[in-house]
Amino acid sequence: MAATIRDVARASGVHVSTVSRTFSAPHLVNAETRNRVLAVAEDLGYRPNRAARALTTGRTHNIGLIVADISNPFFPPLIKAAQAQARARDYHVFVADTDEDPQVEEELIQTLAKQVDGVLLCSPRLSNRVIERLHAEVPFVVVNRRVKGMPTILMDVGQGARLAIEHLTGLGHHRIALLSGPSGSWTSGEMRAAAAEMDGVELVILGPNAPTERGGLAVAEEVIASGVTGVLAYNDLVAIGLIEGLYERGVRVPDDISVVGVDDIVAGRLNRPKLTSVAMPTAAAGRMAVDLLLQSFDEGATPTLATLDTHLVVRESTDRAALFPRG
Amino acid sequence: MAATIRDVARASGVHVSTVSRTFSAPHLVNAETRNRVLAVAEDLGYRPNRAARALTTGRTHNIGLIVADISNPFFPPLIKAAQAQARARDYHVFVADTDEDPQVEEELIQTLAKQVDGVLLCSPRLSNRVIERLHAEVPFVVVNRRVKGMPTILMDVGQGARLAIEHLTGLGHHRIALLSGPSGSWTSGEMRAAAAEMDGVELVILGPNAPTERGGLAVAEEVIASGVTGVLAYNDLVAIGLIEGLYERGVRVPDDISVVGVDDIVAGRLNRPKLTSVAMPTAAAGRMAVDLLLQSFDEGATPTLATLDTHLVVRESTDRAALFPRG
DNA sequence: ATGTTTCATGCAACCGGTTGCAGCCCCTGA
DNA sequence: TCAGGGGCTGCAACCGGTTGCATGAAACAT
Repeated sequence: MAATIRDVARASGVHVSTVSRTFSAPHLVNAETRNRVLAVAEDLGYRPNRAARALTTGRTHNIGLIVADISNPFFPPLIKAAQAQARARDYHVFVADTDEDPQVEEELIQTLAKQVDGVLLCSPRLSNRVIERLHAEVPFVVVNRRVKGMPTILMDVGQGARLAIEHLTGLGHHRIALLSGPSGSWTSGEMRAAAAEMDGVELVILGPNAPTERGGLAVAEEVIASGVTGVLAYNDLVAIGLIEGLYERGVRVPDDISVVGVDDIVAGRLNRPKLTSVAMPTAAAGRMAVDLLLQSFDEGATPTLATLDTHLVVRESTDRAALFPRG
Repeated sequence: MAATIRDVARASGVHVSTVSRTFSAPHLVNAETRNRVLAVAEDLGYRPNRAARALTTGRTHNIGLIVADISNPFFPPLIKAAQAQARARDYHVFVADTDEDPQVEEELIQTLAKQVDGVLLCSPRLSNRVIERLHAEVPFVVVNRRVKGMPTILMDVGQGARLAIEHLTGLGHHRIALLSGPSGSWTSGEMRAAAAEMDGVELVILGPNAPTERGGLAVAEEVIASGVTGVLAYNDLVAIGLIEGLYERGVRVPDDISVVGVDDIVAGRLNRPKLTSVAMPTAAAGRMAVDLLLQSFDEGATPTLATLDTHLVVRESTDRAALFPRG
């Protein structure tokens, strides 16, 4: 089938080690020899087998990227940024989706462990304990989850939640619902903690909810029953689903209830009403995650913790509370 | 570091080949020995290194899945279905994104070639010539592109385009714009060909357009200038962007112009107006793609061509043409 | 008691690369 | 003339597994 290093060696009359060096340490081989080998390799369509190389070097030059749900539009910008950054560093990214299933997540990490140099865990659903155990098999960078002793990238969603709630109270909303996410979600906990310590707010916690528009649709009834005038949803998908559900029940946004999402995904911008949302620095997180991971290979570097700021994008889904003076 | 097969062999007092067989051909080893080896392996946290195994067996049990743009919501259902199907067959899927760049696509295939047993090419942007050349290095299944001699899955988008146009003409639209996609897109060509041979339609072709809402936004001005009353967009994202662009210019959908998208993505269902769209059997395509690929490993099987039907989902973005009798 | 199977295991080569070490050649300087 | 050193290449072991073949023991048939 495909030409191997020995085919090239034979055809160019040198030893395999010389061919090997031609590709992995060119400065060690005479220019003339090198050119001959390269010509033969080109001719035979030879390409070094990265997997075989990894066997001796211990470096695959691949990194794994595990996300909970690839169809959640929150992830693609992060994935793309990570891929671009990795490519620039001569690495490749393999993406895998766990379907929000911790079991699958663990299995995936196990499989990936030997085929990549490190793994980016984005919004993992596994428990910290399991993550720490798996860490023995492969280096991690964790995104949106705090695990001690591991390089971590956090998006400051607590700050985002505060901004969102301040925005709502500023508009006269005082009874506010917080739609929480999946039970394993660190993000959800952060939002809840941040919201709980704010003054002048009657907080109603509803959930856990699936982090999808379906989750938002399903909770609409409860939101109405709770008598709130403002809602902070776990993410934009939930917010969009909720708005849809409210709409079906004759409750209008933002006239009757104001809704804030999180993530600032494209669909929110195209939604009607356009969604007010907490914007997450996903692309920056993707780039930084790759850099942190590569960095962790080189040195016995101490694990870094990076916290990235979020900000609020005000659009049309929030407005003054109904009983609040309009003028 | 991680335990190897030799560590296990030493600790359990057998030869490495026995350990190897314990995992890859258990029936060849005595039950008692097997249990002892398994216990030791468990104890040491040993897991077979799939990459090393692949070196001799030639089977990685991985498959690659290459898409043009992971942030296009058309792909995730396909990806998820492929992953689920692969898992059921004891295979794993690595996803990679080409950013719509043929150069990147080729490079990615080259890299993946040795690390997977086969590759699913979804809506590739490479030319058939290049695809055929690369086929020497790794088995393919091609989705939404016709390449001779290769297992192929097509979604019958020509039929979908006909359904959409019939729907529009039935509503009294006779001057219809077709917003084409990227220049390398097979899908786009099929739509165009199908549309061109329909009677009673004045077809205006606009494009190529980027297959994103941005692409739709950008072409809005041209659509208005063309004087059409009906539009068939390359996909839902383009349709959504177009509707947004028309809206900004005071043109209303479906009152002034009717718009049909393709793919039936979730965002289209949440859009206002809800999008009329040609639904693609993406999940079925993902499952079938995996099966076709695995099948192509086993036998010297002749490459199959599967064509999957599409159907039209009518929602709110299409209505009677303005001059068409309403009653 | 002997020949034949069957079962379980060990041996060693191999997959496609990498790399420390040794050896050769040639150039330099004393 | 010869020691020393640099540049280039070959040798062979190694990475972590798999597998065809040989071996040995036990079980069975004759």
